[in-house]
Amino acid sequence: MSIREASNARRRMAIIDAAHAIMSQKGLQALNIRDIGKACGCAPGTIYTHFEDLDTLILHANSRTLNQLAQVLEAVDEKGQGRAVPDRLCEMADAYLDFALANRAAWQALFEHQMERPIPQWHRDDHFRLFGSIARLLLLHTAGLDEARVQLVARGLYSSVHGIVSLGTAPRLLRLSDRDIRWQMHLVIHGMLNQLSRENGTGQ
Amino acid sequence: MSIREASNARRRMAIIDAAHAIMSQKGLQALNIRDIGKACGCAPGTIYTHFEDLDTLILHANSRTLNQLAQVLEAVDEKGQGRAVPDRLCEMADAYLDFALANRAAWQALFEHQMERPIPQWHRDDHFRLFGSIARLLLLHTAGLDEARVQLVARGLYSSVHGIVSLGTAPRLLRLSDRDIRWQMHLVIHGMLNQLSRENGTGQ
DNA sequence: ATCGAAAACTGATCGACGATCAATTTTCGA
DNA sequence: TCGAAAATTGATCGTCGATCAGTTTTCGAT
Repeated sequence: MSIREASNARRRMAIIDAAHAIMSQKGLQALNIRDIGKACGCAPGTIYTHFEDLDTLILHANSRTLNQLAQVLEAVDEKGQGRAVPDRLCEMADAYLDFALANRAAWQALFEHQMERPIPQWHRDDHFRLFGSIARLLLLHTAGLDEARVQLVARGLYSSVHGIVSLGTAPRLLRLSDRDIRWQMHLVIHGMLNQLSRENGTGQ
Repeated sequence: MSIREASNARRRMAIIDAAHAIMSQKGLQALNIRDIGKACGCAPGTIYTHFEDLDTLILHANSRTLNQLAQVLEAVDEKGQGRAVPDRLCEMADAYLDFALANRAAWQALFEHQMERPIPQWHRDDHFRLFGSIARLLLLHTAGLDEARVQLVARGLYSSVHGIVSLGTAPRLLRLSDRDIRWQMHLVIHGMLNQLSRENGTGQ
């Protein structure tokens, strides 16, 4: 790797670091090119030689958050080997809530951010990775279900938990207690799994 | 009502109309003071004699959307008198999906919008009104549950459906078909209701 | 090692934004 | 009818994302 390539890679990483740090601390709304430049020691214009625009840079910062989150969920997955699937899914949901609370600004940025151009595939894949852990657990629990159905249930489960965490922690609608949020999540998870078994006559 | 009061009320309404129209057509991101002024025939500065800032104006436009949505849900509620509660809740979820698709930009603005100052109570109430129809239906279905529990389940149900619609229709994560989204919603609703009955030994 | 080309970097600058303000016009009540 | 109060205007301020001419650094061929 040439001097220039190494320098570019270092600079590129420093810019994402700075963006992710500001985003985590002050939120997506407070993120701007000039502060990122100051934080990583370069001029505003320089950032545009490494990233097409601010939106693209945000995608990279968001992907970092997604990978952190995926690691957390996968760790919970591995830790629960051999235990009952519903309990393990509830633990993953709890971990999701904990992550959202501990990394509120960065987590919110994942869903706040909107861009006009289509989202590139590499970033989509980082998102889909979250469904992976859930789908693997579901496969253990629902023997007779085809692959596509399992994917759909996994995404539905994730979406429901996300909705509960999202609206449960929103100041917009009176913040619920962690206890109440967890209760909602567990109700949905157990309900969905039981309903699946009931409709398919498998598992349980 | 004096000439001045009437004029102010008319102007105020025209501003909200313009903001809501632009928001519905071009999205929250495209909304700006100058275009609102042009659309309702006044100078940018005039808007600030009627609203504290753009955020406050957006709240009023969002409340208009919330009331439209609440009317739709309440209409579904009344239409289903006498039918089974789970089916009526599924119909409400379907109506929520239909509204989100038919009023995509305005619906997204409800959750995209963030402001630093606390959200005023009158706007919160417009949001809580959405839970009302659900809670009323749940009361019919879960005889033994206390008021607070019913409220929590209603909010959990709404949050889950919202999460499914939100992530199911997000271009960010490959748009699902309407069929798949409805299937996810129905699974969650039936699952939650059955789970409630199972845990409480009532209803059903 | 040297030098022309290419890439990276800088900071001033552009147009658009939310918000403000002095100046002007309109409305009110006495 | 007239002075005060309110409403309106459009220029203006500071900030934003993005661009660009000018400069510095790095590369590869000789």
